[in-house]
Parts: sequence; C-alpha cells; structure tokens
Amino acid sequence: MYFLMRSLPMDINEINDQKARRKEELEFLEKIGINPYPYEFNKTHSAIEIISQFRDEEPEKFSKVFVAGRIMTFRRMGKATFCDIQDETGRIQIYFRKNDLGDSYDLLKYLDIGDIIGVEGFVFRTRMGEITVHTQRYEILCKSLTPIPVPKVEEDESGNKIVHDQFTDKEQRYRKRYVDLIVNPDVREIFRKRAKIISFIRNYFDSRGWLEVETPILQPIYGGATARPFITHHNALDIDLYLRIADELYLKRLIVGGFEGVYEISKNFRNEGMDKMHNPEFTALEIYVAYKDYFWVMELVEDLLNSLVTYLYGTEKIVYDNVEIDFKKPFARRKMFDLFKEYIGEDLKNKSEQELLEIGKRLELEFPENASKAKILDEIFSEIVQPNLIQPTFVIDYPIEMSPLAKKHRSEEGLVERFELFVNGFEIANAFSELNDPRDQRSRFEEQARLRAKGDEEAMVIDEDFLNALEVGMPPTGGLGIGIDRLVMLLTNQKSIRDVILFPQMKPENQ
RNA sequence: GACCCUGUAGCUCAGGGGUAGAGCACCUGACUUUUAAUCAGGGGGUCGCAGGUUCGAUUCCUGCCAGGGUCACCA
Repeated sequence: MYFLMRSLPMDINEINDQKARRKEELEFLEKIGINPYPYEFNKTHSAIEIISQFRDEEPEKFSKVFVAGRIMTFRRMGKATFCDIQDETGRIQIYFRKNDLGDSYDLLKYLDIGDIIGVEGFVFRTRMGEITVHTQRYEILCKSLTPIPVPKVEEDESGNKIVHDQFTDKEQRYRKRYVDLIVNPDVREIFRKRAKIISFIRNYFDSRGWLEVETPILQPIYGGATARPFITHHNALDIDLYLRIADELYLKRLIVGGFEGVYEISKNFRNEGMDKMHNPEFTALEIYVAYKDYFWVMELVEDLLNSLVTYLYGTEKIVYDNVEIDFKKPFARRKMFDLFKEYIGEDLKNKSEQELLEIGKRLELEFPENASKAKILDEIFSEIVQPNLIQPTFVIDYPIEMSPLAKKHRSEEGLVERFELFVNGFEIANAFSELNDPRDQRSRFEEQARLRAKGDEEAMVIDEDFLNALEVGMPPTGGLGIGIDRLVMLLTNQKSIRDVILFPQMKPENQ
C-alpha cells in the first residue's frame, strides 16, 4: 500500500486545496443545471469602449451593454459585490446587487478570480466616480480550475499605479506566458507593438511593389550567414537537412528568376549560445531589390526606420535605457577603417594577420586559435568601436574577408560595398551591394572552404546551385537584412530578447 | 562551456541546527456604490531534488536540476 501511494504521480497541483475547491464549485454548478463551459456570448462592447464612450457624456438614459472578460478582483460586501473583469482592451468594474439578481446573486460565491463571465447590464458612474456596469444578468463562460497570481493595483494621489504582489518570477513568466499575459498588461503591450512593427514593414514593402515570398526552412545546404546550423533528418529521402540560418541565397535565386524586389520575414535557426541578445530561433527580415546598390539601401533603411518610429510614437525620437535616440534623417555614415582610426588611433588597413593580432592583444582582447583576419577585425570592432555607436550610425565599407557575399568596392581595394546599421550598440541592419560575379563568388566560397578546413565551423559551405544561378545571371542588386527581435527590443525598451519573443527557448523542466 | 547569485504557501517575500512566518489570494461570519474595500475567525508547506555530517537538517557540506546575471561564440 505504501509503495502504491508512493508510485502514484504526486503532482503537487493535484492535491492543491484551491484546485480541489474550484473543482467542487464547478461540479456544483453542473449539478444545478449550469454549463460552466458554454458555447458563445454576444459582446457588444469592450472594456475600453465602455469607458471611452461614457467618460465624457453622462447619458441621461442608462445604456445597455454586453461585456465579457476574466474576473481579476472581487470586493464582496454582503448584498452587493464589485468585481473587475478584464478583456483584451483592459478592465471594467462590474456591480452586482442582490435586489436585482435574486437567486443568481447567491451563485456569485461559486465564482473565483480567474473565471470568465459575460455580463448584461447598464453603465453608470459610482459615487467614487468609476464607470461601472450594473449587472442585470450574468453568466459564467469559463470556470477556472487553476488559480492565477493576483497582483493588486493601487493608485496614489498623483494617479501613479503601484502594483502589489506582481508576478515577477522570470522563469514562470516565460514558461507560463499565458499567465504572464493575463496578469502583466505591459507584456501584452510589447507584443502588440511587435505585431505593429512587422505589419508596418510589410505594408511599407508591399506598397512599393516588392513581393513577399516564402523560401525553404529545411535546406540541404545551409548558407547566407556564418553560423552553426541545426541538423535534422528526412526519413523518406533518408537525408540530413539543415534548418535555415538565413534565406539570402534563396532570395537571390528569385532575383535571378526575374522578380525585381523580393522580401521574406524569416524564422532563422542558429545552433549557438543563448543570452539576452540571442534566441536559437529568431526572426529576420531580408529584402533584395534589383538594379540598386548599397547607397540606395541606406536611404531605404533611413526612411523605413524613421517612418516606423514616427508611426509608433509620433516623433523621430525614442528613449532606450534612459538614452534618447534620434532617428532623424540622414543617419551618420562612417567608414569602418575611419572608426578604427578614431577609437584605436591606428590605421588597420593593409595590416597583416600577425600585426592585427598584436594590436588586438594590446587592447586586451582574446582571440580563438587560428583566428582569421576577418575574425580579428570583427572582434576589435565589436569590442572597441561598436559600444560607442549609440545614435543611428551606418558603418560602411567592410574588409573583403568579413563579407563573402558582398560585391567588391567600386573604388577601394580590399573592401566590399557593405554597411551595417548600429543603434545603441546593437547591430540592427546588414546590407550590401550583392556580389553577382559568379567567378568572384566561387573564389570567395573557396576561401570559406579553406577556413572551414582550418577548423572554422561557422565558415560557409559551397553552394553549387547558387553559383549556377549567378552564372545564369543576377542583375546588380541591393540586399538588406534586419534583425526583427533586436529592432523590437530597441523600439519597446526591452533589455532581453526573451521579453520580445512570446515563447523563448527554455530548458525543459525536470519532471 | 566557465564563473557568480537565486530556488521557503497560489503570488510577493522574511527567517533560520530543535514541530515553519507575514501580506495578498483561499474558507467561515458581518457589511446593498466598493476599489490594495474593511472587520472578526480559520485552513493551507516533504523550505527545488538527492546524498552526507548530526541525537536531530528546511538551515551546515557535496552533487544534481532549473532560473537570472557576467564572460566566451554569434545576429
């Protein structure tokens, strides 16, 4: 017997007394003929509609409304009860009175915080001045069996909101995002902004006639970025496939195919570390437009971000982490090697791998063994220069070793026509005049293959079909990538990528 | 992957080698315009998991698990 007991799943929640009590309430409601999970409710008003509609005009006749939402607070006072219900738009106070409701008033005691109800009533203003729905009839729309955290909101004299017992445990918030969304209204706001940002970008591109496309997530050869991929397996074909690390090479094939502007909002996957700037799956935007170069793309990015910020906030300025950031056009444009000169006091152009390594070490940086020239420059840049780039700054003209898919600079030896946009030290955008000379592309791939042979697991692999596409011929093309998650972080003042991804990757909980 | 911090009630947290604490939530009672409602009473915990030291561990030690942070790799 003892062993039997011990071998039963002893889920702590199963023996939770609050859960048990709610289950009893639910069974009681069913016994007296009430369906605690009915099929529909015809809402006429949202919480915010009621408040905005009745705030200014005090209606002579009380107006009838049908509202529905989740019960967030209860104030029971014997023969009268107040509660706040919450719908997608906000909260509205509901008033119940024994005189009006009779027997159904007594059933209120079988309702709990977390239940969802529908209310038919008229709107009035209480003595304390709060716009409230006076219930004439109500019905339960969903009985909640698991209690949710109950933060309480207090308003001080100056109208500031103080939240008591806020649901703050980050692990629980990310794992149980549905609870987080219910009890932390700011979280809903972030994801609404995220949706607005994405739809703004989509409209911006669509209205210019560029085509939204979908390219493979499962790829036999991964490419378009330097990163380690996730590997999966297709059973019927019995081949390994890679989850895409970027969609660049497919989008360029579409430019070869004759589309003159294509873009994709793409979930990419990189099998690397996670921290507040990296989630293993993330969203990137890439766009390619035929007959354009990177100067044109710079103007596109300036205008896109400027109009996006203006659309969201009605101004060109935002505040991130108490720093004001101004998206006024044009953004600063700085050549990469000029920035090196400014921040290191030395011209790194034409330096050998060995010389760069020595400079890096003097700056107290550490490098992996066999670090390539590209890696060393990248390291020096991201450690020394990048943190200083707070206001929107285009860094232009990268060394060729760092950019195997970008076209050679039209006038400067050893450089490519590439820019990255930095804001608040974040890399927001990456763009080039796209390399379309198949002979040059092949030799760049071959150089990547050499790096790979030397042990660089992130170096690119040769994609013969992509080279074939370039041989068919791609027009001059400007290409751009934007990290959507980081852009959302910047525009919503969030410090961690997990706060702008609804379901961030977490280790499974130990069962 | 390395280091630091954290894990106690549904939530937010305090405590500490000898039967586990608060506020809110929950239950009972009072209260027909309250709003962090109030007042009176009450229930609720293998103190993340496993092992060790000890007469005795939730507390001390070790390992593990999970989370957060810093660093490394990357966007």
